[in-house]
Amino acid sequence: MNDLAENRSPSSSVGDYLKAVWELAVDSGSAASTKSVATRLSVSPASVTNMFARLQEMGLVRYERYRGATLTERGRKEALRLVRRHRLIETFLLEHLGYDWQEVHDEAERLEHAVSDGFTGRLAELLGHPDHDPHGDPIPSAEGTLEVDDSFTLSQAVAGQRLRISKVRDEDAAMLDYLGERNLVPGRWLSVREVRTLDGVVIVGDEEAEVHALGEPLARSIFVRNDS
Amino acid sequence: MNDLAENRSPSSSVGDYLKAVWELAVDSGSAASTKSVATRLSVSPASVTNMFARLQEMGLVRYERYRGATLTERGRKEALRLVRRHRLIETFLLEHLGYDWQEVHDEAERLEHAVSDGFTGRLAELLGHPDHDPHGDPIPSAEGTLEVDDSFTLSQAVAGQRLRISKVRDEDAAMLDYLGERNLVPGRWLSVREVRTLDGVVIVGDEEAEVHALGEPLARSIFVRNDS
DNA sequence: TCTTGAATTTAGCCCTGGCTAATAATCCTA
DNA sequence: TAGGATTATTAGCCAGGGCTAAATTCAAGA
Repeated sequence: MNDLAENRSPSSSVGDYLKAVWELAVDSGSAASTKSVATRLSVSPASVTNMFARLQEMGLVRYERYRGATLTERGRKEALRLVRRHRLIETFLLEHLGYDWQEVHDEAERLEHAVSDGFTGRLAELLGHPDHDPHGDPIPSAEGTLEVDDSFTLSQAVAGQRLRISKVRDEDAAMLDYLGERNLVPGRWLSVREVRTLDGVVIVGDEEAEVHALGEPLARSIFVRNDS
Repeated sequence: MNDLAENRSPSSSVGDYLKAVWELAVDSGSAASTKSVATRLSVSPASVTNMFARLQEMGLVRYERYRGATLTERGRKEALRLVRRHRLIETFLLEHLGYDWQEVHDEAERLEHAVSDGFTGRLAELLGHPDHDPHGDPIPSAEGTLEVDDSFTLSQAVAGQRLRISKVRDEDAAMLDYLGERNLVPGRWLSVREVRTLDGVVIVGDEEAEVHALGEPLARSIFVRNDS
């Protein structure tokens, strides 16, 4: 029994769960809850419980009933492998196939499960080994290391700061669309005019002296950094 | 019941069966037998019987017990869609990612199930709408039409003929390897010196006046045409 | 026509990964 | 600290796609 437990490349479902746990851990710091993963993957909580148990069997997560799951080292490696593929593919779709900003996510989501490491390597080469994808997210190295991220959202900025957009959330196509049109993309500089605690609106000026009033959801989708 | 019977994009397994039936029909002219499909997909005959019944349900094949399956119009369309993807992807891997002749098949086999029609279209554009893949196989149009093929294998050639290689079988990497090294690739001209019925060996001369003695398996893997 | 071996199908089972409904923990708040 | 509300888990079910073993059909030669 358990003959093949150790070395098979995970199914695409397993990969999706690992990525979800990884992403949730990144911006919560703690274990991924059943519900959060269920929501993210549009799946019932019961399915998540079930999968957590199986991932544990496979040695990909540590899981404690009622307490959520965290990735093991192997799980993290696997998740990063997928993230790397995803971000490289997004870059390719945008730069070589003429996709728009908003379209790349879904296509990459499917492709990342189908490509081999060999493909990934050659793609990275074709693209000139980029270290960030089009949304500004860092691309993990083939060895599984990832740049530390000291960026924060515009909501957390302070009036008067001069900041550079480091990345934007890539989950909502409509927002990407809006931001893309106004050229609020990674690399651009912003000066923060006002951060209104009252309603969460952030007012910024951009490089062309355009002024943008951004509601809380948008402000939370734009990540910035002090310099670099 | 049968709520979703009509418009869902087939799973990758279903696609593999459709392609197998299509390929077998192409070079046998008649219905695909359970065994032939089982062999081609490395699957048990029982699984094939099972799938034939389901494909019939889905309206993708006509199936009669003990008699094999043939594609319906819808099944053929679907199969050609996959073939088109497969051949475009192979072309891309070779031309843009530096893959070798022998490597492209397996990678394409996985990718063809993950890409969208949109991707396929843009890829075709990037490649300049090629009409043949690197092995010489014609690429079906987006509308599902396919060039008629009047080529035949070297085994069926006659001494004295001057022929052009139209395509080579892409299933066996070792053979592709061998042929690639000797530059016996689509587009090259050959003159047939001898076709020995005794042992199936075919002797040909190529454009550089090199002479090749090809055993039956190799001779059957090389397709040629009179002119064009 | 009968026999027999190959091809096929049937029966019954397995695993993955979904789901709902019912039950149990946990947490938060009065 | 005791409920409720929320979150998780369990139990039991389903469909897709595999498999093996046993039974059946077909076809071909004696």
